[in-house]
Amino acid sequence: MDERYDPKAIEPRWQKYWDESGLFKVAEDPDTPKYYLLEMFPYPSGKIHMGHVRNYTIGDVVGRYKRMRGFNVLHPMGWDAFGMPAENAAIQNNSHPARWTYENIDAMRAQLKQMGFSYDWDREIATCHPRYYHWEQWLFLKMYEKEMVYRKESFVNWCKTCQTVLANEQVEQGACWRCGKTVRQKKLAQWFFRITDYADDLLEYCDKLDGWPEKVTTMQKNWIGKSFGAEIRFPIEDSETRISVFTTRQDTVFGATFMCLAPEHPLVTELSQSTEQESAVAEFVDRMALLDRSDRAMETYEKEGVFVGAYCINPMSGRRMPIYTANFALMEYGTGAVMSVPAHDQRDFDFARKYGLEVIVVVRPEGKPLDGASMDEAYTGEGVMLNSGQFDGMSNEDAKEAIAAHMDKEGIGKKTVSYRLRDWGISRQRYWGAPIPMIHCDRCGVVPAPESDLPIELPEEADLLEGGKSPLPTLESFTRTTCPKCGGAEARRETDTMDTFVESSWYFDRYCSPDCDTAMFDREAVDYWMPVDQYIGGVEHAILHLLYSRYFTRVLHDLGLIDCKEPFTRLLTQGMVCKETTACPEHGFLFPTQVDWSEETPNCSICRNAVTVGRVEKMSKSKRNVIDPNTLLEAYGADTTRLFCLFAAPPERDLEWSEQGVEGGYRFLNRVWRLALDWMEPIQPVTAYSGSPDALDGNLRDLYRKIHETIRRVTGDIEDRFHFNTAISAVMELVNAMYGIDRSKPVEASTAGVMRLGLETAVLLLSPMVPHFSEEIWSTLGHEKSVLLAPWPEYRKDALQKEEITIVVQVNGKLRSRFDISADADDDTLKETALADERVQKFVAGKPIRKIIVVKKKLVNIVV
RNA sequence: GCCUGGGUGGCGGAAUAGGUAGACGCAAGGGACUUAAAAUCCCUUGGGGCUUGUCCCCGUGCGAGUUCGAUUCUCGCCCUAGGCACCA
Repeated sequence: MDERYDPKAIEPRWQKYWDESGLFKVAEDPDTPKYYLLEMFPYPSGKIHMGHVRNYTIGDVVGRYKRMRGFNVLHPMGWDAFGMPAENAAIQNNSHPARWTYENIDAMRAQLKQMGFSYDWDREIATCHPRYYHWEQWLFLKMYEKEMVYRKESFVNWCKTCQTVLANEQVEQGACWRCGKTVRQKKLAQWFFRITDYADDLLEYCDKLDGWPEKVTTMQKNWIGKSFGAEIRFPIEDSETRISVFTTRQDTVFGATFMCLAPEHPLVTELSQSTEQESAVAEFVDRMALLDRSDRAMETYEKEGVFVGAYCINPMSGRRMPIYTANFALMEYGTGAVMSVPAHDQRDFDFARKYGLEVIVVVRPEGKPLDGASMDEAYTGEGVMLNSGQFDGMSNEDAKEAIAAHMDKEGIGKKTVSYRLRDWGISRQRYWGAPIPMIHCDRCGVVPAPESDLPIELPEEADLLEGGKSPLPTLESFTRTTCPKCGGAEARRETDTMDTFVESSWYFDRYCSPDCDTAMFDREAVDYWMPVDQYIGGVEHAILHLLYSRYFTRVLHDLGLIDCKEPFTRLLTQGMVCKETTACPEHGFLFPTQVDWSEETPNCSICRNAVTVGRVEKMSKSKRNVIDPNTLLEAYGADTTRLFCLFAAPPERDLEWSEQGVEGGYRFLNRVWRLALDWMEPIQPVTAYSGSPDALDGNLRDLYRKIHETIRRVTGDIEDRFHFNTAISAVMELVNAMYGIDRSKPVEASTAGVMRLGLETAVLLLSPMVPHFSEEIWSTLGHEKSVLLAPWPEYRKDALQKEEITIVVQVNGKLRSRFDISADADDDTLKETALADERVQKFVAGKPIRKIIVVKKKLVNIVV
């Protein structure tokens, strides 16, 4: 231990020690309780950012803490390595995505090591490696066998910029989640995973995930979007065909006066054929297909439609209903057809008024009349049925049941449910992904590749094309194969690759046995480690990745490959790392270095205009408010960087960047360092005091209590809540208390013993958060083994006890006085002492005492 | 519109089963050390009032309520962040 705290000198040394001693390498051990700790693995973009630093620091504290508590901790790290940035960068640099990716991985691994994270690096995986995606392809074949995956021609979300299909989950407000450009509909043959088969199960278990933030489970529930209603079939006039609709308001079926079909609905063209509406319909359908998805999705978007030239019959009322195709009917939801009840649905109402369609009221609010001709908005509330034949007079809630039962009996319709969740389209027309192991044969159609061909490797020699178009379809060495079924000469490999979210849906299983080359994973290993006990990552994955992973775990479970059904027992979603933005009216967002802060009003160093200091926002390149963790590492070292992330805010909240905050953390570590140096000489020969508190007195007794109180607080903060900020502040208090012990006098043995205990305790409690720093002091204190191998400290109950405690006195609930009294004084003594207090007397004097409330060891409240 | 969080000093944030609001840190101010600065150490710091006291009044987004007592529980509002959204 040097005179000066120098992170640059000590950090590499301990990192080397951890590496060489293999402290973080783990194996299955049935005799030790396991703890599988996982943070969301990064995309190898090139260098780590503050979000990673925060995420992995939180995880590392938990991992080191659990290890000290005696758990067998699995804490792996790897790379979500397929994806488009690699392709784009490769095109730009005239390089190859694989090279770019592996170089980035090397750079980022080095950075993570510099942070001192406790990973078992032997288990590192990269999803772009054939050894990994081999088993993804294998699983695809298993799923194909069980009909969990299928191919279908359908309208898909197409991003022109990225030249690929997007899943519904990847479309945000009508735009591509990655590039932000408008997404259009395109008809393509795609591979789908039947996630909707699991909709109910995924939904049901949302309420059983006690260790998940409610926020996330509600988001998933909303995404699955289960609605209860009925399916009703409307016969088409002069036809055998019937139109099926889904509705949640079957009670209003008598009020249905027209029908709306989505423009993509197959019946639209069929029904309009050779009617005088044909051309008008065709024109409308074409126009809709070209529209931006975002525009069409706007609620405020003008409702419009075209009569298709045919009618259907309301099976309940017998009414003849014109059939329209309308822009507000969505092919993706329900059956793509809407029975329109203008009196009780606002959209239908708007549409009916626009095209002069009839409005019939069938539910009336209690005690009020309602007239279809004169009403100016739809009535969507509850009420009494009318104009509904035998159901008149019922409450509409009762009618929902009654009408559904009636329709069921008559074969008109039945109760059913509908989901918002769609099947997961996984085909991507990109190069840098796992090839889908299927073969197209002219004779046999689509045929699965034989298992013995796996892995179907991505050809490395491919030249990437400008614009991002996949080179695979033109690469004959890849596409040409023979049909495994008929053996014919001509067959082509599928050239689509899988969505990268497929890789991240099972990587946590692979970590259990990353080197297994005979199966996806070793059964024993996966059964020992899974499920993940604690998962940590950003909320931005609340739906996408977390829902897919839950789905995949169910698939693996149902294929008999794994025991558990839910992958993540506890989930922590950490907040974002934010910083204020600065913008110049002329030059837009500025880097902090482009701002001259020395003047009274900060100004732009380019044009001297005053800059506006904007809102605190998530660090992002476009806002130019990012702090590179490297600069922190350079200036302060890993421990200060970690400490800042932990101290500035509790993990689930957003963290605001503060230069002074970092400085403060560094100052604290220096303070502890100096304390240790100052006392090292007297405490080195003694052992930590472990006797009874009764043998101590005065300051020493107080410090002894403080030490044990700190153990209690820190342990509770970490164990129950992951509130590292309060854990750190508790240790700060302890350190402050130790500074209160006089060092100038010759040090007595008892003082040295308690000081040693205090110092060792502070170091142990801090060790998960600032590991290098702690190891350094710990070893100087004479310990030969790593601080990680020391058991987590336990507090003594008898040390916490106080002989004298402070009792607060309130009069009518207001604080008026306080006094110190023996801790075991009884209620009557407390009352008497409180009443005798002269400050209390001022407020009580002369007034009748109504009641006295005594709270043990805390307060006395006198009510007058 | 619907669903989730969150509103506490100049700032980040404490208050774990309704019981001393503002722990800890930052910033600010004062002092000590120093020729000086940095670093360090000590003190003050929610607002207001005066009779400077272990004083009084106000204070946790706003308005009610429950309670001896509410940052904490209930109801109604306002603001804010995030998610979903023409979902039939």
